Amino acid sequence: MKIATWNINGVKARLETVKTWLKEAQPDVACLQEVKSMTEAFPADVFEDLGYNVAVHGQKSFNGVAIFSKTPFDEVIIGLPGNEADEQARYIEAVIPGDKGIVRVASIYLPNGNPVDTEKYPYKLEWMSHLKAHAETLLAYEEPLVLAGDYNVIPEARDVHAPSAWEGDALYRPETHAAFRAIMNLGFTDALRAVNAEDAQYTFWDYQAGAWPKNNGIRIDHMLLSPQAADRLESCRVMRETRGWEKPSDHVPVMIDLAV
DNA sequence: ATGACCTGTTTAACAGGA
Repeated sequence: MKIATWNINGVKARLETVKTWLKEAQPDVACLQEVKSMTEAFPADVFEDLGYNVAVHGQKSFNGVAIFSKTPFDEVIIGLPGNEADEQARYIEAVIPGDKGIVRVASIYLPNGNPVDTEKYPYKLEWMSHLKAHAETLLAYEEPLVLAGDYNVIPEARDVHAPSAWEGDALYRPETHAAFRAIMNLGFTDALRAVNAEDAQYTFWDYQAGAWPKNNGIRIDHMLLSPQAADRLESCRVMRETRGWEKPSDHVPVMIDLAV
């Protein structure tokens, strides 16, 4: 089963780009972030026409996450359990049947956290703490589990073009790294790093200042695998070529193949 | 060149992103 994650930066602006990608890459499951659409306004029919079942957790203007699946969902959970007071649409989870059993998949849009001297940074750390608590619950199910999304976390120096330029940034601060490691240390595998140890495996390039032609990127889109998913991992690829397409998102998809 | 963008919104400048 091919499972992908992609921050599309607006479903309306990216309609043709996402359709092209779905037709070419043929993911069985696609986790999208920053759809920037209310649930009711989401163009689900466009993707249903391509053979997908569509689950959306949207809001007006900003944020918003979705999961597409070729197979009907067994279950959909809207919002991060245990964080019901959160007004921002940043989490959706679904259980999807595969050939050999189910897989549980979440589409996550973790807060950016900048500027760090505002309430945005504690909000990010608090959100990560809620995610950790829920991840711990899910790991106890001992299922193939994929926590996919835009984490807004640069894990290591090899994941950023100019580490010194990111010191103090919410994506790269020690507190951010500590919170991310606390989640990883529950027992997750970073799918990309399970198959590729090279540096510069970027998933985001700013639209500004020629970041893409200069390859000034960062790796912030991740697929975290439970042990039962990691044991079934067959491949993981960053779909870098999509950043060169017409009307690109500033992020590119990451796609895994799981034997489920 | 210390330059350079993109999206959504109460369609004219903002806010937000990373």
